[in-house]
Amino acid sequence: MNQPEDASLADRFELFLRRNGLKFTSERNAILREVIAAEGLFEAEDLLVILKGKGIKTSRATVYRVLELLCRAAILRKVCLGEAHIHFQKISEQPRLERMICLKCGDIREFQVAGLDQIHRDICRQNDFTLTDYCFQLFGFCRKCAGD
Amino acid sequence: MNQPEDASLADRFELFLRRNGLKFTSERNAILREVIAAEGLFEAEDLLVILKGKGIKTSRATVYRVLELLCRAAILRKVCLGEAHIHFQKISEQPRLERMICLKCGDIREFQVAGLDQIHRDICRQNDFTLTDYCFQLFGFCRKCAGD
DNA sequence: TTCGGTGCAAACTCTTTGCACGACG
DNA sequence: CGTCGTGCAAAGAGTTTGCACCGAA
Repeated sequence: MNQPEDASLADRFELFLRRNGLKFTSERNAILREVIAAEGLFEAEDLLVILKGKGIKTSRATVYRVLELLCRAAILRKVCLGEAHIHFQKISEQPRLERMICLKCGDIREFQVAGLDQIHRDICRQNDFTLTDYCFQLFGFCRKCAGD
Repeated sequence: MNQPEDASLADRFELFLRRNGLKFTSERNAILREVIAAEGLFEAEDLLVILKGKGIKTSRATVYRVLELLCRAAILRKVCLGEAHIHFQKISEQPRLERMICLKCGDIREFQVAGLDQIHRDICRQNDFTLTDYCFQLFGFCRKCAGD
């Protein structure tokens, strides 16, 4: 479960903090550790529950504050799934997966889109835009739910 | 400003209401009218302010309730712009535009993606998914803001 | 020693809901 | 007439913030 990229994420965070004159506290370390261990999507509350469950003392406020920092450090991405609250996801090196979300049962299925990068490059070049993140999601009905 | 599609939107809403045993009240009519007149993105609060400004008596609760109905009737789409609250947009027949959002100045620029429909079709066929809506957005920095 | 960080609780924003009254079909 | 719709105010969910104390650099 301990992948080579984990260390680089931790390094990236420390570097980010140092560059911005911020401190690497034990709370930030604990939250970073859980974020690295997280698979897929999670929300602030999930993280808080996990931390509490492990007996790590933190507050909701700190979790929100550190999640914001982790986004600024390009370690996490904010994900917007329809109308729900914000979800977070680790930004990893592996090929990125997009999502199709069933509006009826809420099922989320992931898929890869070949050539998406090229489309992005073209659009950004045409518009003089520097891409840092994107959102590609499909909404509709999965096989089970399509037949009402 | 009165386009041919406006009438069809109104018709679609009436049909939707009738089919679901719901009533076409004067409040729903007034909100529909403003929604049809709206250009681009707007939020619930915007709509409420416009209605109040025109001396139309409505409540926040009704606005939220009717916006939900208009989404179910496929007249509006919910749009999720990063971390903000929900925005709405009219679903029109004209070629759909996607958005690039500048994370620094908040500027939103629209563009059209050729071949996106085909990509959607392929993915949906492969996954047995019935598409009703999608999200394609780019986040980053516009020309002005890219140079920090 | 000095700022930045933390926890707590209260505040805030956006949205939803319970209820009694009003009105469309 | 029977529902469904409405307005109001209160409740809810998720998130942010003010403040006093704490701790990394």
